[in-house]
Amino acid sequence: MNQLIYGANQEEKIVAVHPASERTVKMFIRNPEGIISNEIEFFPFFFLSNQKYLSDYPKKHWIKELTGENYYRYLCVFNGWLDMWDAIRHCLERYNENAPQKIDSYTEMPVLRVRTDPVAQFLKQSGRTLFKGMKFDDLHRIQLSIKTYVKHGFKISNPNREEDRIVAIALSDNHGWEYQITGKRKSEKEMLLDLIKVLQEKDADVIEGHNSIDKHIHYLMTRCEIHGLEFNIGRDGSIPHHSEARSLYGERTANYIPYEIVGRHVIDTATLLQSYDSTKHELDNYNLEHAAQHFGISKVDRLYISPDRVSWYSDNEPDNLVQSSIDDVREIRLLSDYLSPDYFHQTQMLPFNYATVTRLNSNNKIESLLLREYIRQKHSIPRPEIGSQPQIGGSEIFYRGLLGPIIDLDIESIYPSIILAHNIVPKNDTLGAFPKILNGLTDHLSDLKRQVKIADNSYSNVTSEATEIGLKVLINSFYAYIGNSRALFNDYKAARTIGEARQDMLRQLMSAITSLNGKVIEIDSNSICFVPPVAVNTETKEKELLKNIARCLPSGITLQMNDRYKRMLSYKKNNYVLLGYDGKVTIKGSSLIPRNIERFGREFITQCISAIMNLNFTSVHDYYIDCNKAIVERKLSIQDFARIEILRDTYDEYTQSVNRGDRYRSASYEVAINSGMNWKQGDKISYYITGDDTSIKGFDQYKAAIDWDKNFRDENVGYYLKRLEELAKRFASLFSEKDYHALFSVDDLFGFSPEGIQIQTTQIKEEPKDLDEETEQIQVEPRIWLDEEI
DNA sequence: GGACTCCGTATACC
DNA sequence: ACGGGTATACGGAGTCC
Repeated sequence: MNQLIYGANQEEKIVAVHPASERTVKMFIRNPEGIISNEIEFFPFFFLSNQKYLSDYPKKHWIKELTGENYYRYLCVFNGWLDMWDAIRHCLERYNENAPQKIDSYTEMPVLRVRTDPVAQFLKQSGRTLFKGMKFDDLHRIQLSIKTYVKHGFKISNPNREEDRIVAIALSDNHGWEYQITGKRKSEKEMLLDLIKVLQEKDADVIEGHNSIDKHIHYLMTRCEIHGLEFNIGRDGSIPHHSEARSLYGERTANYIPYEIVGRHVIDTATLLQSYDSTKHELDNYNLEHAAQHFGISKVDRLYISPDRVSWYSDNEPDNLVQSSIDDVREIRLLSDYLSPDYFHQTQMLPFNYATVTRLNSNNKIESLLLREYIRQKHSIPRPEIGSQPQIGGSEIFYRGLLGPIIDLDIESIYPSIILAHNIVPKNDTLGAFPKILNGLTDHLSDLKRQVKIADNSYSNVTSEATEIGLKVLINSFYAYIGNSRALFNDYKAARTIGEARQDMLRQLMSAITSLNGKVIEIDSNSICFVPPVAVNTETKEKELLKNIARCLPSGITLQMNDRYKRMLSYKKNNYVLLGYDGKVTIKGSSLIPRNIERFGREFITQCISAIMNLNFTSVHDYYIDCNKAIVERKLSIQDFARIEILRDTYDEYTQSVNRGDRYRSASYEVAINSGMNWKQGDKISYYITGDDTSIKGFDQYKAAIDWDKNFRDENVGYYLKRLEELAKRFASLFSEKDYHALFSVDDLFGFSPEGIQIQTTQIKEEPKDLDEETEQIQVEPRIWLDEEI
């Protein structure tokens, strides 16, 4: 087993670790008889650049001088957690004695480096990790959903309000067990007693919920207190508590407060979903209904009850309320079945508790692996190099227009290949751990893929596709780590080397594509979109093509397809539309549909795009006519043409900064003031344009939407017609002038005919051709930039 | 008074 | 605690003609 990846300590079946006292942690270990707990001593520590900051520190401590020349040369070790905090304060005082600028917090103190998470410290210093020798299915996971009553007139249920209460609880687990506690006949106290009993008996390792599970635990705890009950569901009989690290963070307001339950883990599937989607960008929101539909795990005719409707269902249809909660936990389980194996798997490697791993970014994960190795070898660690990441190769667009079919090729994985091929080591990584860890992880990913292949391309109960994606994300982050200003082992020069090598590789890749008669449309930091040659017209042939392209590249680069599409409307950098083989139209970027657009405009553009993607020009023209008519004949409703903006500042903030000349007056605030609106920060204002001057002068022509009267319509028809023209202009670059005017005009004397109308493809930038030719061309004349318009 | 530019700010992408 | 840098758009004011 690779110790750099899994830690040096091979102890298996550790299910959870929690602080037990100032100087001990409790490990919960699964053995054939059940869970046993084990209290072990650990020593809080931090890194220090110079011993002098700890001079005269009265309590017992050890200072170990580390090998090597790196900045943090001393490992300071203490007898207990509070002693360590005392020492941190001691260092802070010492530091401030000579500091040009006094600082308040240890986090700003450059000479000291500490992670204030005792479990992470323990795991790092002992080389242990959780879940070794376990499969994902060995974890006993319970899903929990509660429904809460809201007093009439209020929107959010408040556990401290007398009238609010829990009215339904649903539970399930990964062994197929389901359980419901209804408030139909039971008092809330009886419900809670039942819940506590069940949770204790089931003795699960993980408690899962969707969306602010921590808030639910908080709710349950508060209600328990009110009823004089103890919510003692910890494996040691303790009640949930906030992590020590968090409470010491001070006033920083996090939007969630993670709860710790001793011996167990609290996992929020919405958090998992969010980080899953941070690379995929497939979901619009992270609520359970949307997620379940996205993954196709939603039951037909299943009833979703939003929090503000719970009271109604509780009063009128309590059985449906319970059924809905049961459906909730089923979906949470299925969602977790898919998303959690990734985190389970990473927890086997990383020196953190399971729940912590779900909240960490890639940088912290990578750094934890590096630090664990440096601690093991008792080697000094560097501080971050000052500077910023050199920027290399932004996005490029080569063609505008409608093109297809499309192959979307992953180019992120080029980074790790380059780091390994060039054996890039950050300059302060004296032990060379960085490439070794990266290598270990890529080997591990290959193993994983091999296993999946052997299992006939299906993911077993051990893993899921998300595991592979998660590991890939981590591997692809190694380049970002090197260029990160806060990374201890950062190295901008190395980052530049990698970036330049990647640019070379991309040039080779692009010329390989063009020399095989493909057409590169757009390239961004993550992917290349290109049209394969005509003969490549099936998925199998496309995959074959990728192999041929890879042959033109330096050894060992495998190309991976992100996705394939029927057509793509390339518009501007990072602004495009995709038509999938399932007919789904995806619009990306804010350039086609900008923010603040009126609803009629959004609908008009969306409809036009959809029609354009399907080459249905008659519909494009019809949409234009319809929209034009609706404006002229005053058929639109206020919601269609009103503009909505958020008032971010208070009245005083706005007027004062205008008076000071710090900012200009703006329509939204002027309307709010003129209409006598009494707003709070973050309130929305909806307004429209009145009068008959098509160009707006002053703020008199803005009017609040609530003052609009459908019997005395005064919206500015001329202005909104002009607005429609502006919106249509987005499509001007896609058509010839003649075609454009035929499509987007009402005066078609001879009737509209789609005959002959076509979308123009414009080359915006020259594609890289064969490498040798290209270098010659550059020597003869500089790269030609074609004008965007014809 | 239209067309243009400049600038601040907001948002979405990767 | 942690996604930050970049591309794009819009509104308002100033400037030119």
